Formats: sequence, structure tokens, C-alpha cells
Amino acid sequence: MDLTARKRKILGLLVERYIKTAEPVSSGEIKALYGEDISSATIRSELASLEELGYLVQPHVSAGRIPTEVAYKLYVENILAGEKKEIRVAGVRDYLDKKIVEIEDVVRNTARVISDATNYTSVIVIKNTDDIRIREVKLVEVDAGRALVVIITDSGVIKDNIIEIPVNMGSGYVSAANEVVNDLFADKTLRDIRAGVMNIDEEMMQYHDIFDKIINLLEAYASGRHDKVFVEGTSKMFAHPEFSEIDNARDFIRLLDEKEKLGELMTNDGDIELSVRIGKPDGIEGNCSMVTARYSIGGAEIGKAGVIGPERMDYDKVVSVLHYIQKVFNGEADPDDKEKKNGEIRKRK
Amino acid sequence: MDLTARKRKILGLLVERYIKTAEPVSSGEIKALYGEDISSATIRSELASLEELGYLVQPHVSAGRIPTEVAYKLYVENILAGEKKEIRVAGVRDYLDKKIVEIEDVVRNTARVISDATNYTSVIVIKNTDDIRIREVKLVEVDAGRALVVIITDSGVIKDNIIEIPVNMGSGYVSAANEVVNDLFADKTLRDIRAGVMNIDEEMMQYHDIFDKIINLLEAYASGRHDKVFVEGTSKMFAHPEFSEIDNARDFIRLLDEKEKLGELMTNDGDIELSVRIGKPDGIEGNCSMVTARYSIGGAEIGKAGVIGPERMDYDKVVSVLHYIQKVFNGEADPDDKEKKNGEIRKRK
DNA sequence: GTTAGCACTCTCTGCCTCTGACTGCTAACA
DNA sequence: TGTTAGCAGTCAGAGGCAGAGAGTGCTAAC
Repeated sequence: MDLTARKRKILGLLVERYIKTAEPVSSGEIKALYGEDISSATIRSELASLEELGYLVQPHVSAGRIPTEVAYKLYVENILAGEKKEIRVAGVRDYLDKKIVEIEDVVRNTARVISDATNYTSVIVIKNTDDIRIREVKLVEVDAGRALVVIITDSGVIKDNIIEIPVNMGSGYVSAANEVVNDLFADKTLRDIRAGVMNIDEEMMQYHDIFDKIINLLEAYASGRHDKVFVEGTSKMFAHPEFSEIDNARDFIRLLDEKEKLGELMTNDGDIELSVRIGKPDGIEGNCSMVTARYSIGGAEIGKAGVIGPERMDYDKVVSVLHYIQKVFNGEADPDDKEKKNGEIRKRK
Repeated sequence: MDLTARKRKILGLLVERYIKTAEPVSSGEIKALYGEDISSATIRSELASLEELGYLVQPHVSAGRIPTEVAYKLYVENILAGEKKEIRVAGVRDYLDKKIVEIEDVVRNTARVISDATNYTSVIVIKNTDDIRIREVKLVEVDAGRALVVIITDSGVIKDNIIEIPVNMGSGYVSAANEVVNDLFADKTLRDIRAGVMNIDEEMMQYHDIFDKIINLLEAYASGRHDKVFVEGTSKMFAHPEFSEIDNARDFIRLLDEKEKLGELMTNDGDIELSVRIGKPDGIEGNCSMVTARYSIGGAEIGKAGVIGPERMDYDKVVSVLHYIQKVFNGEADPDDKEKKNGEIRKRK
């Protein structure tokens, strides 16, 4: 269903206007924004036509128009197709540069930065994919009968957990187990482990108990049940008028409160680098939209970072911010100061 | 200001009634609840007197009465003074018994259990006090130039963090540093470390860099800035009518959103085992109350667990739930099944 | 001190009207 | 055929008003 250039322009202006004001947009307002000379009557007839095509609705007959989900989708398509603005966000590199890659700290910080930069609620999921490669597994004896399992992966220390170990096995037992366990798991992915790509020989069987526990731990990550979900800037929602309706506010908070569901929602958008999902047609409840970006550290996918807000969201800004942060994580973005110092010309698509 | 027995009874009934219904309570309702024969007119004159004393207010002249903060405080005093009910909460022991004491998991679970049992939003703070005693510090080499610092305390593994270490120092360097660092920090409290109760001799100076970093980490915990705050059941607030007012809802979410403030609020109630704070006079914004319990594992204080809800809160239930969980953590409560099996008679205060 | 009766107050709800904002339609125009 | 000005029509929202209902304070009697 192809629109004329004028329809497209009017629709675009209307969507942008509505994103700004949250009020139905009248033909008069569009006339003022349009630039070239055009009468409001003409615009009215175009609006009526756009309504018939399903891009607009009228709350009531004597009101202006508001965009439908279809209109937002078209609008977002244009943004994604065009050249991406890059909104540099202060403070993103600061903590990345510190190289203290305790993932949770980085994630919490990033979530806050995203939320502050966009003025929406941000969500980050640390995804535990099967493809994360284990670099090393360490057993650290905590006290008699318990040991800390530290799993070091491509992308940092993902998780640690305490397991019980047999007692009274002699002083060398744990360090011996440590070595054997490490030999066994190092350089495997979770997928490998699940598929049983391991040679367990006689000698190893004495550590069978420990193997089982570690495998259980690893499977627990892999199962996705332990996706860690971080939410920041919940209260930012109140800045947007749609959430002064108590029912909308409740739906929104419920969505955030059910962390497992939220995590699943974040990750089930397929294999897309940057996905925008708008309202019910995309499975988001409660008149909400969600923009998520996949992010990686050192080539390995870590999870998704995103923003949740009203359907009437400043998609342009949000997409730009997420895109920038995605690049920073991927190591593609130059640090600001470096750029200034050598005056190098950055090439961007 | 001593009240007559009748005034106390009427006030108690009124508070309980209001906690249940959230509607101003009329003299007629109290008459129905009172039990003995008494006329509504008598009650009315008592109510007028209680209002004058500051325990009640009337939203408007033709409405019933609602309790003031003073009234709640009196009511709570009575609860705390009396015999504590013990509300056994299913599922508390389950994960404690697993002995997987990765503190964060336990905390997250506990928060959820509290929230579900009380139907209010629950908050848990892992407090990093100066008195936590370090049992062991382990350095685990992650890769060239980085090591994981695991700090094991009286009450489990509190935190782990990655620090940078000097490279090219030879293969034995980290394990040697490990030993020295452990000798230095083991059996010290954060307070000791801060006070400089450590003998650093010549030989140790070569690991100076690592010491500094570890001390920085420890100080960061001690400073309280890294208090970890867990919130569960945010959306439960919507079950309570005071939060259908959008302003109240916003204030509440803001409070939860500012984790640092919230953490401070949780911990600044002095040295009380179980504290109930009601409204503005106790520094809680937005017509809210907060019930918090100190909890410990193995004698060492870990932090605070609590509930935030409207001033009109079911204090009796909340106090009972928190009290029970406190006991479970302290190892004072018998497991349900054990109790059933041997038919032992529990002695409770 | 307690109670019944009664007048009084105030909120809440529904109803009405008025105003303002926009639209759709029509007829004239380029 | 597309565009425009003018105008009548529609509807949400605000403001005002009346009636019902709830609950009180007061008074006088017990």
C-alpha cells in the first residue's frame, strides 16, 4: 500500500508532533508545521484518507488524529532505514575504560545511563546462551565441605556459586579436583557440555560428585531461568502522560515486576541487532513499546539492553542512544577525547 | 497521656477496621464491632474526645474517623509489646536448607517470600558493616593482568570483584601474593583494616599494589555505598487503594527507584531488632510506613529485611512474618517437619 | 454517664448547559 | 481534478445546581 509523498510527509509530521505533545494533532497544527503553502482543508482530506488506510484514528469526531501502531511502525522503519544519528552519551566509556569487567556492575551502570539519556525505563538482560565459551573453571575451597565455583568465560566472570564437596578426602583433594575439573570444562561451550562432549575416564570418576554439581550449575544458567534482569529508572515512566492513567501505570509496573517474563520478552525477538516492537501486534501488553539492542563484549553476545516506554515513544532518540552504546560495547566507537586529539576523520556509514 | 480502657478499645477497633477497609470508620461500625452493649452516641462522644487528643481525624464533618500516625504508633506498640504471633511462611527453609549460601540468591528468594506472604512490597539490604569478619581472601588469576578477588566472611561470600594485577611477574607471583594477602587479611574485620591493624613488612611490599586494590575494595564495601538493595513485589502496591491516587503511586515508585536512598533509609533506624516506622515523623516520605528487621546468619549481621507499604498497613501480619523469618535466619526456628516428626513441644516466649 | 432523636453539614452523583475545538461537507475556484 | 474558504455539526470538558445518603454534633431526657 504505497502512500503519496504528501501523505507520507503529513503522516511523519503528525507522528512526530504526537510524540512531542501526546495530544491529538489537528489539521491546523500540521498546516503550521508543513512549511509549504497548503490549506488545512486539504490536509483534512488527506487525514481522512490516512484514517481510512488505517494509519490514524480519531478519539472522537471533533478531535485531531493520533497515530495507530501501523503508523508508528512505518515511522520507525524510516528511522531504521535512514542514517542513524549518533547521540553520544556521557559516562558510557568511563566505566568501560576502567576495565573492571565485573559484568553486573557494568550492566547496572549501563542501564542507568540509558535510562537517564532517554528518559525512559531501561531494562538489561544478561543472557546465558549456550554459546558462551568457558575459559576456566576454578574451585575455591571456602571451608570444610564447601567450595566456591568460579566460572570464567569469554566475556568475564558470569557467575559464581557455592557447592558442597565431600569432606575428609585429604588435603590435596580439592586442588586435584580443581585441576581435573578445569581440564574437563575449559574451552567448552555450554552447548558442548549439554551435548556431552566430554571424555570422562576412570581417574575422573572419583570426582564424579563434583562434576555433577558443576554441570547442574552450568545447566541452570543455560536453561535461561537464570537470566539476570536489571531494571533502572522505573519512576521515569511518570514523566509521560499516558501513565497518569492508573491502569496503564499498573500494567507497566506489573510487566517490570515479573522479571522472568520480562527477560523472556526481551530475548524472544529473534536474531535482530536492534529491534523495535510496538504494542500488541508484537506481543507487548499495555500500550507499550520496547526497543532492544543486542550487545556484545569482545565478539560474544552478552545480552540485550533496551528501553520500555509508551507506544508514543521518541523512537529516534532511543534508537540513536542504543545504537551508540552498542557500538561502544563492540569497541567500534572511538573515545571522544582520542577523536579530538588527533583530529582523525571518522568514517560512518 | 493515658487513655481509659474504653478509649483504648475503641481506638484499637477503629484502627483495625480502617486497616481492613481503608474507609473512614463511623460510630455505627464501631458499635457493631464492640461486642458489649453501647450506643453509637456514646461512641461518638468518645471519638470526639480521641480526635481532640490527636489520635483521629475526620476527612470532613459528615464522615467517619481515620487514625493519625500517633494512633498507628500506639497500635504498633501494643503489637510489639504483646506475644508475637508466628506466621509460618512456606518456602523459607527450603532454600536455606540447600546450604547454597550465595547470599544474593538467598536474599532474592527471601524478598520474594516476604512480599508474597505479606502482600506488600519488600526490600532487603545487604549491609556491609565494619564488623563483618573476613575469614579468607582468595586471589584467583583470571587471565594475564587480571585476578578475581573473592572475600569469604563469617556469613558467606559477600562479594567478588576483579582487579588488575601486574603482568610479567613470573608464574609464582599470584599464588605467592595470594598467600601473603590471605595471611594479612584473614580474621580481620573491616574496622580493623580501616584502623590499619596490619603489619606490613619488607617482604610484603612487593605486593603493595595488590594490597592497595584489595583495601580499596574492602573500603568500598565498608563505606556503605555498595549496600546492595533488592526490591520485590513492586506491583503489589496496586492492591492497596491509597496507591490508586497517581501522586501516591509516583512517590512510592520514586522511593523504590532511588536505591541508595532506600538503602540508607532501611539501615538508619539504629540498633533495633525489629523497627516499625510510620510516616513523616519517622522520615518516610509519601504517607508510607516501613517495617524492618535486622537479620543475621550465624550470629553476624547481614542486613535488613523489610516491607514498605501504606501507612494503613497490616502491621500485625507484617511483624509476624518478619519475626518468623528473622528466627529462621538465626537458626532459632525449628523446621516444620522436624517439629511434626518428634512431637516436641516448642517453647516460645 | 448514657442514650434517642433531630437538625445540620458535606460529599457524591447525575444532570444540564455552555464553550471551544475540530471536523466534514459543499460550493466555488485554478 | 485538485485545492480552498466558509460554514454547520459534533463532541468533550468545565462549571453550576439539586437531591440523596452518610454520619456527625447537639440537646434533652433518662
